[in-house]
Amino acid sequence: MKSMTSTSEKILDIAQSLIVAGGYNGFSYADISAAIGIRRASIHHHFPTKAELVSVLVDRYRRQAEAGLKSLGEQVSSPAEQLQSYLNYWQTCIRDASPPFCVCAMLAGETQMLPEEVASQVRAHFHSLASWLTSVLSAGAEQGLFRLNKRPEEEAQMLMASVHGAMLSARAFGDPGLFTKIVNPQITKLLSPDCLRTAQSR
Amino acid sequence: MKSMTSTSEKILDIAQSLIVAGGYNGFSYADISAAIGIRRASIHHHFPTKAELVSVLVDRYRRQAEAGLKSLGEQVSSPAEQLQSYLNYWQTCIRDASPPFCVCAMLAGETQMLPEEVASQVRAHFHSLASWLTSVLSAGAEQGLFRLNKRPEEEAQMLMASVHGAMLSARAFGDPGLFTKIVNPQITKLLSPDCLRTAQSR
DNA sequence: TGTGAGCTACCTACCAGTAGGAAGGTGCAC
DNA sequence: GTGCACCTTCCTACTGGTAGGTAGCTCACA
Repeated sequence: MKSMTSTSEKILDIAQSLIVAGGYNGFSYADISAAIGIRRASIHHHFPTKAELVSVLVDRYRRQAEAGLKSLGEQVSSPAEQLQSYLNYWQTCIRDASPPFCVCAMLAGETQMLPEEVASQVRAHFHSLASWLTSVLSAGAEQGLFRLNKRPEEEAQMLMASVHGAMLSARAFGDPGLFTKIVNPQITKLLSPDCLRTAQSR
Repeated sequence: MKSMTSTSEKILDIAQSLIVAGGYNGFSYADISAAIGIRRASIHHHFPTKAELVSVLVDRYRRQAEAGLKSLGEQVSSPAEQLQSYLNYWQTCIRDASPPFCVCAMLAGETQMLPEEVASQVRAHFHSLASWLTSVLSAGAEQGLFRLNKRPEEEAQMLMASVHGAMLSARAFGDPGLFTKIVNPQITKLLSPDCLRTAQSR
């Protein structure tokens, strides 16, 4: 356990930002090399192949995301606030000009030509995110906070699609604020009327 | 005016399917060459640079889409059915295993590293699609077919995001049918109650 | 005395793009 | 209708550059 961020993690950090910007084929070892100031061969020392690099990267991202969602469930009790906190994460990412885009959403579009090991991990992230949203939505529905028109799993899929589509639109229009404008109304629709009144009153 | 599909169009067709599969950096002139059986240099004769090839490609896609949406408005009168027909287009694409993905949605994720000429055209497609959806939604709202919670422009943005996000999810899960499962409820929510009853009765 | 991390130097394959020529068609002058 | 100029299309052959990946070394450090 090193105190400062290890080289491997620096590599992963850079690679992640590069993937978010241009996808799997949008970056090379040379790009990483230039960004952190070590030779290309040295990167191969840490990650023998590109497929392995990206595989480790997505695995790390996935664990970070899962840990984040889990701790979010422990700190915030209300399902409604949990949902809002999740969306706030992306909104602050956008505001800080840091990657306003999910690595897995980026890679999902390239599924067909991804190394199988990577593709399966992307799929796994989508699964865990969907099931987290499902559990939050169904918990909120039981507490009478949400009014769901469909089964929680379906509403979760719809919400997830909205989030990813909103990221895409924000990029296409070059307008980061568009993300919020698209996603916020989406969760407002889910809130049950009485919950809505209290939300509007603040 | 040639009767059979010209070589240029064959090139564009292949390139489009390759972009849909792997994005801007996910294909090369060599791939096209192998697919249609002419040499790489011959492709350069038709499209001197890759940026120009993709630019022409997106322009063609954009014109096709705009023409399709326009003729859709002339053949189908009801805004509700226009909307459904638009979604059916993607659903049949998915069923036929043909590109279940919008070229521009694919490229939108790569905006940051696209040649400017391409990026601006992707943006233009998003604009025209959003404004078409806006006009359909506001027309439907005036006729009492839709019950909109927000301004038509905002509802259009939300719907568009849902469509693109659903494409992403369908890919990530490797389940083409998921697209329909996500998108259909989204438009059902828009339908006003009385319109809903007639739709359910068939 | 290893072991991990970095290096130089190199490999093969592929990339986008260019130069220049062969084949075939079209239109025109005579 | 033969010859000629011109055009489009596609070709072979090549360029400079970059891709991912490997071999084998040095050096620090424990």
